[in-house]
Amino acid sequence: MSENQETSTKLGKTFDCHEAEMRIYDSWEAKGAFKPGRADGDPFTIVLPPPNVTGSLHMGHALNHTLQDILIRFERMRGKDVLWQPGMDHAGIATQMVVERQLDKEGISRHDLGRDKFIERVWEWKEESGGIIFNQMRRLGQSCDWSRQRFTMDEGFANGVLKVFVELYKQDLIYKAKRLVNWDPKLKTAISDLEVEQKEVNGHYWHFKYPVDGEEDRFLTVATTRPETMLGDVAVAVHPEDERYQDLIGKTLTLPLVGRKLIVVADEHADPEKGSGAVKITPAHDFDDNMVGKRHSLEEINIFDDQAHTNDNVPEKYRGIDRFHVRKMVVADMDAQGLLEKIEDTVHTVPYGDRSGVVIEPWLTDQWYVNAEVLAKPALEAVETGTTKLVPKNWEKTYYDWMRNIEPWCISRQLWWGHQIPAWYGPDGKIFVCMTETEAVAEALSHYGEEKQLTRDPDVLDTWFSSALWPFGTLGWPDKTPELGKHYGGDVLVTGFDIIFFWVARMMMDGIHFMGEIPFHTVYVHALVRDEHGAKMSKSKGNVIDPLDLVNKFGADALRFTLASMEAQGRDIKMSEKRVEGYRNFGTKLWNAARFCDMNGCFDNIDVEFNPANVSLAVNKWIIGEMVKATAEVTRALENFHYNEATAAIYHFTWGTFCDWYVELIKPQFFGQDEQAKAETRNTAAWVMDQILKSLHPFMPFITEEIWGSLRDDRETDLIIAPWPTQDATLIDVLASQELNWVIQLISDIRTARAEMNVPAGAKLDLLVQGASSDTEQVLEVQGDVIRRLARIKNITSHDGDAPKGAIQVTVGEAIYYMPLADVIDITAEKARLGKNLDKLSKEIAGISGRLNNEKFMAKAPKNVVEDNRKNLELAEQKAAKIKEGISRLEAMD
RNA sequence: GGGCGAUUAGCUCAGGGGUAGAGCGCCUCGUUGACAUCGAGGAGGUCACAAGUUCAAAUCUUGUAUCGCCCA
Repeated sequence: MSENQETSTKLGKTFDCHEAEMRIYDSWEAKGAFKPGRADGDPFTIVLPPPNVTGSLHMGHALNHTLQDILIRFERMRGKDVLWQPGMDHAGIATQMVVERQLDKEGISRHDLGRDKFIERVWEWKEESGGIIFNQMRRLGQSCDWSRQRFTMDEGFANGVLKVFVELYKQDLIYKAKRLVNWDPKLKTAISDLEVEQKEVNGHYWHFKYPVDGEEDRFLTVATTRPETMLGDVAVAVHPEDERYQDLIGKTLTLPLVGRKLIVVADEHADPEKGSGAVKITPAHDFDDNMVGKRHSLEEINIFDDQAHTNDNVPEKYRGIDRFHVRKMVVADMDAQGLLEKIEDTVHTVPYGDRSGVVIEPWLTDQWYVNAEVLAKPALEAVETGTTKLVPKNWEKTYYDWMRNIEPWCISRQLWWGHQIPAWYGPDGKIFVCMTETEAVAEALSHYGEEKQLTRDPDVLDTWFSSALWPFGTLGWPDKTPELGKHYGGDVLVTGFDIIFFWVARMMMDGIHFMGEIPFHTVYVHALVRDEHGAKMSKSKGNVIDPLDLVNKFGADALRFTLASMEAQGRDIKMSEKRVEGYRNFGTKLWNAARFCDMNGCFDNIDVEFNPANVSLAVNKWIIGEMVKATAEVTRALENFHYNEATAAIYHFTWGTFCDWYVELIKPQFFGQDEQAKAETRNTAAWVMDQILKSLHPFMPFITEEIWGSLRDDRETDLIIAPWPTQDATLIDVLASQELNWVIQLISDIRTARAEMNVPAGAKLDLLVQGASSDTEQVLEVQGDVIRRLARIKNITSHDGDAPKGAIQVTVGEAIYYMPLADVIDITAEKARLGKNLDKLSKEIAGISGRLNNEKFMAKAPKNVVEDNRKNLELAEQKAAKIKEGISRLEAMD
């Protein structure tokens, strides 16, 4: 092949994602493409769920971020003033553990360093190693405004966190109380429900006999999975309607080993079906028992210290011992006294700390609480009234269930790394909650009338407490910044369902409370990414797929497109590398289509006046119409968060319509001499290519930007801010669409017949047309070149009279198309082929006529359905008749 | 125990009252002037089961089975 001018191209053989991705990304960033500030655009705002400062990008992030970036790029191209606000949270426990582990290697503890020095070390660690995830996000192509990135511990943001605390306190919405919390005895801090993992484990039910006071030899048997807690028992509960124990209610028992008197209370918590029906009550060490205790005003006896060793509230023998060892001692001693009735095997759930891996202890401590019930009310209403919508809608039920049964929110943590609670205590325990120590001192002075020593509460706030103000804190609140004015009251929050309670609900609460307005009108809840067998990815299972490995292997575009295409609402995603590979291939296909257009001069001497409404050739009218349909579908799908439908629409148009048909259909023109037609087609191809690049850009930003920039050097803007393509329905031409669909049908049918009859792919056949209408003849004339080329036909001629000898036949519409073979055809094979076609048609005809002969169908089915059936029947019968003719013709030849 | 969801081609999954779809895999053919990371063609499914509603059910209802996830 000679390298002439016609075959030169500005594009290389394939898209080199390794070379291009970071170059393109840096160029966008350098040009400020990610920044908001389009004065003429409506705001469109998304806050990035802040990843953990210790974190690195996993598949869940990749999905979550891709879905956001698609929306962001889509709306940016639609002309909105787009802000995608990135940042990180400080991850109290996780970060503190990372740094403590470092210290451990140096042989020191945080206590050796002291609080201030330790926090300095955390900051040092953060500067060096924190936030690697941001660079990983860049590799995904995320168009966040990095210049605005926030960290929950940054001074400004932290100030906002304290302000929220102080204000809520002054409004009596934050208080201090002694309640049961999930206590981690290893980390020695309260943790949230989210950080507790319920695990099913094999355990035992120990049945203990408690002697009834005043009745010799009478015992009440209780069963427990945690014998050691009996040292803190204060009562035994039985069901109020349990006939066995009516006489015992109100009486007392003596707690073995301890000697304490236990009261027998009637409470529905006791399940008559379970064990003996009597249950021991330890209000200080069990959440259910605590409720029972509250109902019956029982004493709460705390038997553990902060590392779950027994304290002085137990008999001397058992003091200062680890909980699991105490368990053994209690069981042995009960047994020795003949009070151990039996031991049963059981499977029960045990709470484990997800960071420490140790069993969590319900423990009574002084903690700070938010009165979440009050804050939840308007947040609940916002969803009930539809001001904020959850998509898919079924998550609203989950949200309601939680919000309607909301518990006080424990916000204090016994850590050093975090926002230290702005509460100071006077010598008498009087609390002063202020923004600064200076203010606290001043308040104390006016309270006491003299200067007193104040001590600050050593605890810090739950990380979620700070991320709850993410939607406004990141915009500069409490300062009234212009960004806050324009971008608060954001648009969409994209998140996984696992943090609806811990984060979404709390942002709703704080947002409405402090800003008087919801933080977002839509919460899009997406799926979980699983491995290809459907198992949750986890480090311990070793089935984690690193998204960056896939980026390295197939490019960011391919990974993004895969994630979007698998994001169907309400279903989990099973990640498979094959799929990513397939979409990498799709990128290559697009690349080559662009090369083809370029080689044929589509991007030289561009007609800047080109108007797709004015094209004259049917093939061009058709592809323009199909393009508009595809773009409209992408747009509609994205507006409704149907990511999989959006990707399917652009994929099928690009590959199945543009590459498979349009490019093939226009080749005769490009290789022919009609310069006027060629010019129109070049312009059309260039126009369509631009529309494809635009429609595809939110999903595959890199390759589309690279093609966009390479093909022409007169682009007004980068693709990232180019206007979203037209969806002007008047560009859809019905006649052109019919004509091209007919051409495609004819070519496909001929190809099928050839392949089934084993006609060599290279052989060119004649096409004899019988019974064509004048319309069809005209189309055959106009489209003759492409039909000959794509169906491998030598000549197209009309044919009258008897069927030609030794020919295979296809039927499209009203005409029959014969293709005589040079050699005698295999009559048996052709008969079998036609017979198979006829079978199919017969089934269809039977089905349709059955319906049309059904009176009820005719009476009740909508008119258009009946009409469609009639039309289909007619077409099928017409075709069947022609095939029958063909079969009998062949039979006559036998 | 309660709630949510799933069950559709060999695999992974879309679809959602009016003739069953995609990608991958498989089979046949093909180096036709964008592309073998490709092209042309093909095989393959009583849409888990049962009953009901309907002119019409893969789709709606109810129940059953199996499997997930969340909560207690």
